[in-house]
Amino acid sequence: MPRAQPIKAARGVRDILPATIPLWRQAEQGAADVARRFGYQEIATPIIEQLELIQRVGEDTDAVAKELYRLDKRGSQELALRPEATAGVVRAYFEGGLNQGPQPSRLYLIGPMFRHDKPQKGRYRQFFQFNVEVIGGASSGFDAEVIELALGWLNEVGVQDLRLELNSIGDGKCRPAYLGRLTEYYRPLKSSLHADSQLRLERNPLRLLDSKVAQDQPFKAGAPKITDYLCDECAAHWAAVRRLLDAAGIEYQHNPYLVRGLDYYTRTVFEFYPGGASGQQDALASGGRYDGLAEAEGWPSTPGVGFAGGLDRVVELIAAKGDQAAVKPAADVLVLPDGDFAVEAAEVARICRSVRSTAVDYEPKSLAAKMRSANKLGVKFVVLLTPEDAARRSARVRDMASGEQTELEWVELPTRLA
RNA sequence: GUGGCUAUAGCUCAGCAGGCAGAGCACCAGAUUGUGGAUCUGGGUGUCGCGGGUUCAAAUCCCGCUAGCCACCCCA
Repeated sequence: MPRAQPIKAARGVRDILPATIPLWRQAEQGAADVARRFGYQEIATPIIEQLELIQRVGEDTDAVAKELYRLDKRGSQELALRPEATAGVVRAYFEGGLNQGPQPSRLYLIGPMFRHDKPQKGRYRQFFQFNVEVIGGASSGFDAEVIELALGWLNEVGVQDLRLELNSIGDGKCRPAYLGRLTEYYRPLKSSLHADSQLRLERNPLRLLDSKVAQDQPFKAGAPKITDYLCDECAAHWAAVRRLLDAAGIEYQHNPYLVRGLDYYTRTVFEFYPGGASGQQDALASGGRYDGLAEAEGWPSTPGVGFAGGLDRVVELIAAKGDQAAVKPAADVLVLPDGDFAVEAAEVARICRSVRSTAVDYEPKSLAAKMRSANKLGVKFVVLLTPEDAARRSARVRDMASGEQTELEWVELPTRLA
């Protein structure tokens, strides 16, 4: 009989094992702490949404067009796993009546997102994001605030060496004219562009700017920059955001090629990268303003700005720095019955648990073997039970650090172990 | 989605001009006189990722598949 293949994890997803849980806690706690410090409230939305919501807000993105996890249709609704959080948060903002409360709503969310991408380091099919959204606020102050919050989070969790890239992509008033100029510039060069970029020229010229294909690079420098074509309102907003960042002492680089491919994105866009790295899948956080999103979802036009931070990548950075917290033992106390009396051992453990975390070694191994594993577990105390001890409701407590061993009554255990 | 590299014990890996499956660590048992750490002794715990092919003979050569890593694309 051939043995069956063991069933492994699905492709591109991974387990977070006990040893790395502290790192995740650190990243999540840091996120929650900083968000609360800025006056943001936590929100949790479902990881499934109606397909239409997701498609409305991302039709032209790879995340939706190619990488979406669509669920089998059950009943009348078509559903999909969320590839990002903002669409759902904006939906919840209206459905939950947050639009009726004081404006803006400052919200944060921590949770898993799903994209059917090709797995690689720092890129997983289920990955975790820290999302921050300000909904119902149009002022430039909010743009600067979420940038400061993102930076605060990264610093809080120990990521110091960062590069912040910033740009403005205008709005529905000024962007069309700019796109016209951009297309005019690229049209004569079309045959020299990469095939994908030729397609972009027709469908989404803005994306020509963030093409990373080597073939397209020479033409970027001569391309018109959108920040030179902003309308008065967008120009004022752009200047205000930069002024606020300067005043906050936050350094940034203006990257005129930083864009978002979707129409509902407006004005501010930004991305945080780790300082030294030059890789491609290493954006730690990215965000921007999305004044057209609510409307795209069919709700009243409402401004918003926010960012998404990558927990997986931040955790990897923390881990790489190597300042790993000592792995805490699972239990402080281990009860070792020297013989077959699980009932008494369990009762002793119950008593010990009133003061310390306690586990029991029920396996029929030699006492030496049990002591070995007690040592490996790193427990502080071992409570030894011989058959005679069990009969007279006494036990021997051994302090593993000093090797000191004392015999006492079960009722005295809490005092001795406390 | 495209290309390259990789897959042998629990872990890290060696073995590859085809000829009995190995090391270190880990693990298990024992000794050190009743119960751990240090030391010593003994133990291999394996469908060589999966499926086919070539061959007297395949971990080793060929093909396919799957998974991981790296780069591209893209993104957190």
